[in-house]
Amino acid sequence: MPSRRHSIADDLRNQITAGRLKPGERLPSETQLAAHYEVSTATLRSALAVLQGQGLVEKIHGKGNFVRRSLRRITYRGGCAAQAPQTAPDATLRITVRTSKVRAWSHLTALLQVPIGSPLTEFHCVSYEAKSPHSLARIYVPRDLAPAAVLNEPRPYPGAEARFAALRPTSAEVRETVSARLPTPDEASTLRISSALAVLAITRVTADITGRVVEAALLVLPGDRADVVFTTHHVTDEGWTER
Amino acid sequence: MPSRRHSIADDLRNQITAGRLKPGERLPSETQLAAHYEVSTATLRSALAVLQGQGLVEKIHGKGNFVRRSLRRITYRGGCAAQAPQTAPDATLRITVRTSKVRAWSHLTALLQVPIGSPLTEFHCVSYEAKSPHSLARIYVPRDLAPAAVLNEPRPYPGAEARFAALRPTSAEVRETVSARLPTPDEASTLRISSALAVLAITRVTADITGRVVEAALLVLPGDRADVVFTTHHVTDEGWTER
DNA sequence: CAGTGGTCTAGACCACGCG
DNA sequence: GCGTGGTCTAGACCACTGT
Repeated sequence: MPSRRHSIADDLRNQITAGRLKPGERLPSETQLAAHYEVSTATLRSALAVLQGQGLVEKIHGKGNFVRRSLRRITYRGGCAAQAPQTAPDATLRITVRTSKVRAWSHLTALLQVPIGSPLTEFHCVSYEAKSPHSLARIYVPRDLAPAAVLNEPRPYPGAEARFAALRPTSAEVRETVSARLPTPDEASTLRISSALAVLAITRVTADITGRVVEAALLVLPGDRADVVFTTHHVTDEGWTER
Repeated sequence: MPSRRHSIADDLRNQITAGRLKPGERLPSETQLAAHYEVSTATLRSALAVLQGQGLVEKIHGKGNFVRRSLRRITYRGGCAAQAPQTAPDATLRITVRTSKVRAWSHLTALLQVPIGSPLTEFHCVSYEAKSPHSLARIYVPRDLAPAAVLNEPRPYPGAEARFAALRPTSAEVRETVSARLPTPDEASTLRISSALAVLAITRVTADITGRVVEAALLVLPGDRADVVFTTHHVTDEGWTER
């Protein structure tokens, strides 16, 4: 026996996919929907939570629940292998970059392999696709590695794929760690997602040929509509190191 | 002003990290905790949901809430680049494999680039770390590519890193797509996670040198304790193709 | 069976967005 | 100010786990 919230979620989902509720449209208020389905508001809200988790509905406090406009998924291409910029043109993408000087603290010291208190440059990037928040990136570079020319450059970040590697031909190794976690309250409000909706968090550490870490990037993508893609090409006559 | 559920979650988290609540230990019942914090059971449950999302607490219906035993994170290494097997020895890992013959349907036909109804071999793998579910994999191979010798092999899968590539030196390209989503009810019960906790879903498609897809793997890792790591090495004197 | 978590109710009051 | 969602209450009843 399906639970009440799931039957309601299924019904609303059908209405969305069938087009009876159109992208961008506002759903009836939670009170109205609760009355319509003859459930309490708490139950109805839990049904909407299911749809939020699937990226079909966006809640905006004080305004209502909306059918998500862009069903297009965000694709982050990892690996930095010889890679053309994003195949789909993201001309509509707008980026804000805030640059600040910070000091290395806690886990940043481990990522960048620098002492506590080392001077860093922080790039705080938020991208928008038609006013809708799209992704968030915090990029840290040891300050002695960030010339002014690069400082004022719009930073590369997922989605606007002017790869950082192209600017820094010395980079030799990129390690990207992907995990899912709940957003911080900060991230939730920046990306306009529920704080109960997981984000895809990518930690990207770039080292140069000497092994020195030249960049650490903390990327956050909304988990309901983001994919991370890695393509690996194998040289077939290459031997495999076992153990 | 922090919400009640977050203060409670913070308090319990402190008790766990401080060791006053030990790994594997059962927390007081939700009724008792609600009485202790002087909140309703609903509020207390939402506080526990925060801790579940952070992988600190595991709920078991009919038994209670438990401090998660293994704080060790699951690491899936992607890329299949010349890679040593998992650095940390996973000797305690137990795998169950169920093999069955299926027919390609819906999105599997797209992944494997085969017609609808093509004969496939499905490997349904679940790994356990000391009775605790660890990861889940469903691997599909076109049946004409799965010789009997490979069929009876314990399958490679995230965590038990006998890489598939080692068995199939003809594979030339691996594309791995990582996303976060809510688990199906099926996956939630198999991995013993809340159906509200996101999973890391990895779709891995392996092609041989001719471009033929030889394997599609759908991997599911519990989002509260899994990381996906990709390491990319660049040949420094290699040119970057721009566009 | 008793005890646990899972679902749900019918409210109350607070915080946000907009006119 | 009004309507929206956000948080919370004090219960009820159901489903699962063990004895």
